[in-house]
Amino acid sequence: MSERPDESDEVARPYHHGQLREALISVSLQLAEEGGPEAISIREAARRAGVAANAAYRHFEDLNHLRGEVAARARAHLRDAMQAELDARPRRRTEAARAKEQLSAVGRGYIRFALQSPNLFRSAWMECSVPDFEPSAWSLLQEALQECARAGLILQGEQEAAAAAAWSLVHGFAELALRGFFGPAEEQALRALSDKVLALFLPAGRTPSQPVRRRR
Amino acid sequence: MSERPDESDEVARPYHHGQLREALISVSLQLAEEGGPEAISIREAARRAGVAANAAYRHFEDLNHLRGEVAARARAHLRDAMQAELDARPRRRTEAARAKEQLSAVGRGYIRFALQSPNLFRSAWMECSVPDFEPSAWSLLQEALQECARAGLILQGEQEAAAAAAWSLVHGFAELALRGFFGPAEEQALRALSDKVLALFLPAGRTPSQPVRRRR
DNA sequence: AGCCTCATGTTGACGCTGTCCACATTGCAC
DNA sequence: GTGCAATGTGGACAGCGTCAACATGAGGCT
Repeated sequence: MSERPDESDEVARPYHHGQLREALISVSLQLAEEGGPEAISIREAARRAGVAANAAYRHFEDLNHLRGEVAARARAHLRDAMQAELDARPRRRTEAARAKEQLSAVGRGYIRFALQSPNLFRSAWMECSVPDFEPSAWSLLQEALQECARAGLILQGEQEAAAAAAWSLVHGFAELALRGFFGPAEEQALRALSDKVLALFLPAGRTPSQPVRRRR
Repeated sequence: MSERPDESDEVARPYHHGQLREALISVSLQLAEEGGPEAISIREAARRAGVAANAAYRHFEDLNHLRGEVAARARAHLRDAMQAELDARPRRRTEAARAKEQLSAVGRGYIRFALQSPNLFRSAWMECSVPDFEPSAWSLLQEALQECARAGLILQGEQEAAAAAAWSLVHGFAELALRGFFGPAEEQALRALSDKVLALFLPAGRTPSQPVRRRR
């Protein structure tokens, strides 16, 4: 939560603070956590950092650039959550099952983070009009998809579309769930629903012995 | 575009305007169209409606409530776009093919609208903290899904999950595409990609003679 | 050492915003 | 016609992002 001490101490601030940029970002991240992305404010951040508002402009061109930094931090947290889910996933025997597990763990992590830290999640993808957007978190999903392709769960020609679909599905679910479109946010029910949704996505990769759904 | 004349005329405004609420909403919708959701402003809307800023407060409790109205309008436009795509869809012979076409038309309409009117699309789902959110546009998707279920394309137990997945996929794709995650916004390429993504979603409903993708 | 320069932080101001208050005007019901 | 409730106006306040001018201190140069 707090990496920097010397935030509430009244030991007579040093002349030049020394870590202002870092402090502003971390305080702004806190603001976002508490009140959502639009709670980020240069003046409030400076206030909490114990500094005049305009000092921020020595470190950020713009409010949008500060928001960009915050978004990057939030995305890093998202990535950590996904990685944690990856680390905790059950080990499978076959390559296909392993790949499928990897993909679904990534999706679970993504959605879980969105449900547990909605403000951070929203901040991760907030509009900040500074095209700083190396997707970072997406790379985990990308890797999982490559694993699936390697295991033959995804056809060659479908690879690009499958990637887009996976991103879309996971991101869309998170967004809609946060907005309450899948019923009032009962964490448990949403988790269950998300699992079913993720399971739907890779029917061809179902664990052996269970037939692929089919009609007609 | 413009339903109300008497906006630029200088014929000496009537004493009480008479249609202020409507005028404010439509002007705000225009603001959103031009500059995105966050361009909506009570003062600017009032200005364009030729009225003092505070007059707006006789018709909207709050900026957020105005934004809510705008969002509802935007969603109506979205629904129209989806309906248009539905009306223009090719007619199929079999019930299954028809249902699948219906579902994919709905998805196409949704994504097409997002790509063609990004600002309106964003406005349709913008945060406005007034839980006015009858999803309206979603009902078309819901109907299409029921049709699919009736045609046996969706198993009984999977219905809820399939609905969530369809919503998520379509919405997520629109969001990510607008953010430029699928490459710089070349309308054409994005359309093609979205078609592939949608096709991926209902593999069991593929047009006859084309085998369901499968491995292992 | 001493100076000078540049980075950093401060003060004050401007225009914009949402919103509240008190007041003016008007349409409508009686 | 009178009065009331609805509607529009004007002025004010606090908060915001941002700019320009100024102050302060750290570090390199001689």
